[in-house]
Amino acid sequence: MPYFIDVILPIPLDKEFTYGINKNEAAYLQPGMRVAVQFGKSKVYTALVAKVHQNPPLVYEAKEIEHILDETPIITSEQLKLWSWIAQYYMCTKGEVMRAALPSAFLLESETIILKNDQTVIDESILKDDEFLIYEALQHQSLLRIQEVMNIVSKKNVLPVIKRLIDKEVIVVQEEIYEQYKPKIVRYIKLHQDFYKEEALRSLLDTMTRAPKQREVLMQLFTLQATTVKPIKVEELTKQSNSSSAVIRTLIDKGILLEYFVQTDRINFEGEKNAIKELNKYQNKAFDEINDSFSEKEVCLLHGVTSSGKTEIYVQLIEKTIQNGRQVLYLLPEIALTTQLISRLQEYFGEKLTVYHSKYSVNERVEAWNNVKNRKAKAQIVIGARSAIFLPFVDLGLIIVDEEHESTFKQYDPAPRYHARDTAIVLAGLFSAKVLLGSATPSIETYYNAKQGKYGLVELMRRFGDVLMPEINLVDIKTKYKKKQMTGHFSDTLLESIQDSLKEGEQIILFQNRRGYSPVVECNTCGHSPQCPNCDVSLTYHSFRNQLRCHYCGHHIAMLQQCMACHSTEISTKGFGTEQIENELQKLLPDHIVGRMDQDTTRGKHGYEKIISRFENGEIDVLVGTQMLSKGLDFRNVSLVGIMNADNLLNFPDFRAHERSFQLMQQVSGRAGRTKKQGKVLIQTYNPFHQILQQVSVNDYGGMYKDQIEERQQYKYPPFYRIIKITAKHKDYNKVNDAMNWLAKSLINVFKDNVLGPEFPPISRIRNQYHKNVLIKIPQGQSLIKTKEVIHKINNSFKSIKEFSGVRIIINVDNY
DNA sequence: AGCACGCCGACT
DNA sequence: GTCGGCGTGCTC
Repeated sequence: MPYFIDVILPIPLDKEFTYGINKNEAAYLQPGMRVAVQFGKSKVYTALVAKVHQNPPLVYEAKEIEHILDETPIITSEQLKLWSWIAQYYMCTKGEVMRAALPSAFLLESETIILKNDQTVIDESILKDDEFLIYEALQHQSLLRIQEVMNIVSKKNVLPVIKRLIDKEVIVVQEEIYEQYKPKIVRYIKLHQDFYKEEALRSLLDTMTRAPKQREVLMQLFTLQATTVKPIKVEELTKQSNSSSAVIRTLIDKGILLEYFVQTDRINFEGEKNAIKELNKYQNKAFDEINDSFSEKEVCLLHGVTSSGKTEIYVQLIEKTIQNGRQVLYLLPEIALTTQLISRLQEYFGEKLTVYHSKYSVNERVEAWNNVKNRKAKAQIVIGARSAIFLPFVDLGLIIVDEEHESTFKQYDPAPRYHARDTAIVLAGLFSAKVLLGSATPSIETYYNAKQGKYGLVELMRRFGDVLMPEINLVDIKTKYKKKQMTGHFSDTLLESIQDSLKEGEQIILFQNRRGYSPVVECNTCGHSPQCPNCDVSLTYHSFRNQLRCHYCGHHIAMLQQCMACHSTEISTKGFGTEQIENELQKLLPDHIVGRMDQDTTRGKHGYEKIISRFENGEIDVLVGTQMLSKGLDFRNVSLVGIMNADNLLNFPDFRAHERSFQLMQQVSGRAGRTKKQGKVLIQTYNPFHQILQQVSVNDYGGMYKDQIEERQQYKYPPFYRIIKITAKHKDYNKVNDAMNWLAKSLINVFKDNVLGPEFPPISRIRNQYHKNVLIKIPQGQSLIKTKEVIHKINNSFKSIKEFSGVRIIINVDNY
């Protein structure tokens, strides 16, 4: 009886595919191993075995697999379960989950290579120009890649040319598969054992009087050996002796030195370790309460105000877990923004900590993956952004989700559109592990779950070292403008406070949630303002490059000298961003350094760290920035935080806008006064009586929660209703409109009033694609699985309608 | 997703 | 008349 496997392919197809295998392979293969399979006419993919069985497919002939890629499964059964849950819950395919979960080095893909056909003699006269170019190139090199062919004939569609050449038997093509992971090999050096004896060595050195360079290298090698017991890297020796690798090469060739190779890990911690800090009495109480809560509940929320020392509590919990020999996952919203926290944790846990995130090289990620899977000591604690939930944990004991409220935990694009916090809770369930959610401003959903008793709730309302919470004041800029007390975008109150702080030698943070110089440029004569040609937005003026840029598609043009419509030269700007604030303030404070931190200034690998360390070292007095400022930064010397304009946060058209504004302002405020002196926060607004601002100013999380939860209940939003957003996308406005109207109609048929829309979003076109949305609300008690089944069914009938073909449908479960 | 097949406009 | 645009359909 023949054997088969069902495999997952890393493509968005909602099916598993069946391939044939032989008896030996069947005995060898297990779920979680990779195999290479041919899929379609020519492409070879990495597929993951989901099931080994003996049920032949009924309606088609299964292809045989190409070959087996692993000796043992690289995916654990828990991971496969998690993948299934994600695919089911977030309504995507397992292939999409696979693509997101596996380090790209595991996903080898085939590449077409072009070879000369040695079997035939070619009559060059039958070749056309472009064909001849390729033919000629193959006379010089043995093989060509598609990319190279594109360069040779200088066009992108090269497949027809290649096809013609195959027909003329000039070339043949092959699919080349390659493993991307390369172990890191380090080259070491030592003296050849022949010269271990003193006299042999001496006579050797005597013969070398005519080769002073080589002699010098040897002497340096001895010095190095004397100072360290560790083996000596070639790299080290070259550097120490200031010689070239050629000299060392000669010594090796002469048999005086011996080289050898060792495979090493890329991830290594080298640094000092510190003892774990003792907790104060409030932290200790919280720590005990968390442990109590863990004895009955899987999840616990630690609600601790900014600077209350949550990290130390995490550290204690981590220590406890690893002492029991279990693994810990520490999730952070964005790894790049939290270098400070990572180095603190490294000081405590040193080599037991692995950092995992998307900016690591593919090789580093494979190593981290293998270390976690093999339960290596160095991967007992993994700290990472959302994708770290996909690591192959073996015995997970604890997951910490820090800054639990952060919306970056939700992946927006591409699928799987998962929420790492919620997925982490499912992951923990697979291991009976505990989850600690930590935040100074918990999300409404989480706080609700805690209040309902679904999660444990531990509160820590005192700042570490009894530092006072900052004093928060609202500045009414409407009256300030009337009374002419504004200088540019600064109220007199804010400016005076800035001056005071600077006099004291303290630092200041200014928050403006918009980058660039000004978001709109307008002609004074005709009112025309330049728009992005690809998106439905005005172009933002960036004075630094003197450009107009689109923040959605990156389109940019030089700043206009005159209006495009009426050629008037009187052009003004409307609204303001970080760049303008920076410029204005620098002019007002010529003796101080004003810095800026936003996407534009933190480009490059270390751009972010550079600005942070410049600020930390006091090279910058005032730091102007966007959202980025709110994320876990810990500056000792900041006494004043200014929020330039609170209103554009609050007026965002989203049911979470108020919650988010509260969180953001609270988090930014938390940057002030982290030492003994009480910090000060000034919030400029046109509407100082806004409920949220009032609540921010008195630090009233409870009040905010109470208001928001009432609104959510009244308007049927989470946590009372679950939501699924469906978006249709296409370059043709009418097509999207018709398609989405059809889809919405079918949905309304089933879900009635619980369908919101269809509606064009405020920015209805991005990158030349029109969008139209509907929102489905799912009341408590309505089966999620059945609801999703219905949506799938409607989506399938939608797909079979010819006139809507090409319209992309995006389903976003628990849309954020 | 890729990739092949097939049908229509704009160029030698 | 051909080249190449992308709409359509299928992949074990």
